[in-house]
Amino acid sequence: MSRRSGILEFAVLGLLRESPMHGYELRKRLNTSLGIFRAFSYGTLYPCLKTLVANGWLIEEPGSAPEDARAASLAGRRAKIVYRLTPEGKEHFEELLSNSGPDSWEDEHFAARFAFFGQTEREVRMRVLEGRRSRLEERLEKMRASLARTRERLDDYTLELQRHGMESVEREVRWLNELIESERAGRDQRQSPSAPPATRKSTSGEAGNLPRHRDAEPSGGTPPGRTGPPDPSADTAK
Amino acid sequence: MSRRSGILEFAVLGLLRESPMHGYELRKRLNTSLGIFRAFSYGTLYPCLKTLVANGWLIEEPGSAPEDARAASLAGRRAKIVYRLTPEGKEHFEELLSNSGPDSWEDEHFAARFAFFGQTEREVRMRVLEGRRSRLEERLEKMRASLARTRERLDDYTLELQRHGMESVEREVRWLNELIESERAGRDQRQSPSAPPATRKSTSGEAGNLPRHRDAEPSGGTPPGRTGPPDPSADTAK
DNA sequence: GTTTTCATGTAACCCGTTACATGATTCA
DNA sequence: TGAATCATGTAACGGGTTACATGAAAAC
Repeated sequence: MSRRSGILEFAVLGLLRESPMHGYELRKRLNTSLGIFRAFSYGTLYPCLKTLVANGWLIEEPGSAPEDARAASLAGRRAKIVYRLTPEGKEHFEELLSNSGPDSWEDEHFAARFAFFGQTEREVRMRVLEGRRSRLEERLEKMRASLARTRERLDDYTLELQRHGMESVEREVRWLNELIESERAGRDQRQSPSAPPATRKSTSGEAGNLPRHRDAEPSGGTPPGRTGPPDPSADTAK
Repeated sequence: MSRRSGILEFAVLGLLRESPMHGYELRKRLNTSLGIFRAFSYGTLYPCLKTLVANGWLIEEPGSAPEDARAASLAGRRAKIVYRLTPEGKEHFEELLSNSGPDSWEDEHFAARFAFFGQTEREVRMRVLEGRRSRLEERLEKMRASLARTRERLDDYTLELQRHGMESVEREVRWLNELIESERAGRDQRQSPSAPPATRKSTSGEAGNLPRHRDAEPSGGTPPGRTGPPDPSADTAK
């Protein structure tokens, strides 16, 4: 496994960059707002936060006094712990943001990266998007090949399953195409017909250059869809 | 985790029902033809086979003599081991096939079930399909709700991610609708316009009653798409 | 003749979850 | 006052992969 926890670290850093938070809230954001990743349990989150603190990327602050600002010397007080990004943490996150290597093409990793595109530089966004697309295209190639080989042995349902699977991937490729086009259009700052100025709130400073979709009905929970098997195969031998 | 290995067992039994095979080949089929599941490694597969043998569902047979039919008493011979389904195994598989409970609505589980629809009774197929659909609709509901809550705080990219995710789920629901319709149409045996007699090979004895798609370009690798987080949350506190 | 692919196995390890423990705050 | 939610933590367990060991058959 390619360090799923790396995704957690990344996302935590990214969320905390926006504002300090305590663990519980962090987890909620991870599962809902960013709905992207299949949820992490506290058993993963809290230790992870500890690590980040140990690395000097976060500091723990006593939470904004639960109950009220208690002056009493309640030593064993189990207060909310608010985590805040340190300058080093910010720097580290920026470094993570800037890399657009093969890892960032992977399903869950990609989703996490995309979620923070608002804070990512345009060129990096492009590379990530294009990388993701090429990754999916490879996948499609494999699917087509494998299908060509086995096609006639398969029954209708199996075939239909494959067909639907492939269609999903193709659909994501088209989605990426749109995004890439928008990014490109947005690059020369003037607003092209396909990329009118942002109508939705833009957290980042960037212009709104996403493709238009029928505006009601945005969505809410899934990554571009775990699609192909990460294939632990590639064979054990050698 | 809801016993991912249960899926393996099911798929192994299902594949072996069609014909005896050895482990290596089994694994290939699991990753390509059925391309569905994110691949299992040998470290998982072989022990699993052992278990199935121990349960009396499979028997190991010396493979069709590697090299040539060797009569010599090579005791330490590392031959291919071909696994064959026992009558009990077949019975067990049929039992698994017949259950259409909530488990079978889940992402990977569903994909596995669908892959063996050719050997599944129509009523069961219907229940599985409908269950899956309701599961996805729940998911959509949650997504919509969570989105409604957080919408304005989100930036364009996050929103776009959510939108795309939701759209994927909606798309799968439509797919299921088509399938369900076809099943229903197929039930009264005469061939409706939407369900002409099978043109593709049908392994099962059933009539070809799948929805028609532009026929070239079936697909090849992915489950209906890991969509929503299984949500280990539901909160730890009871 | 050597590399690839086929083929079977196992033990160590890693990651993440489950289950539990604890306690404060808010709501009915 | 008791239930639900907020909130933090940890130890044990489990499932699955990685890496390794081994060797035959086929391809080059």
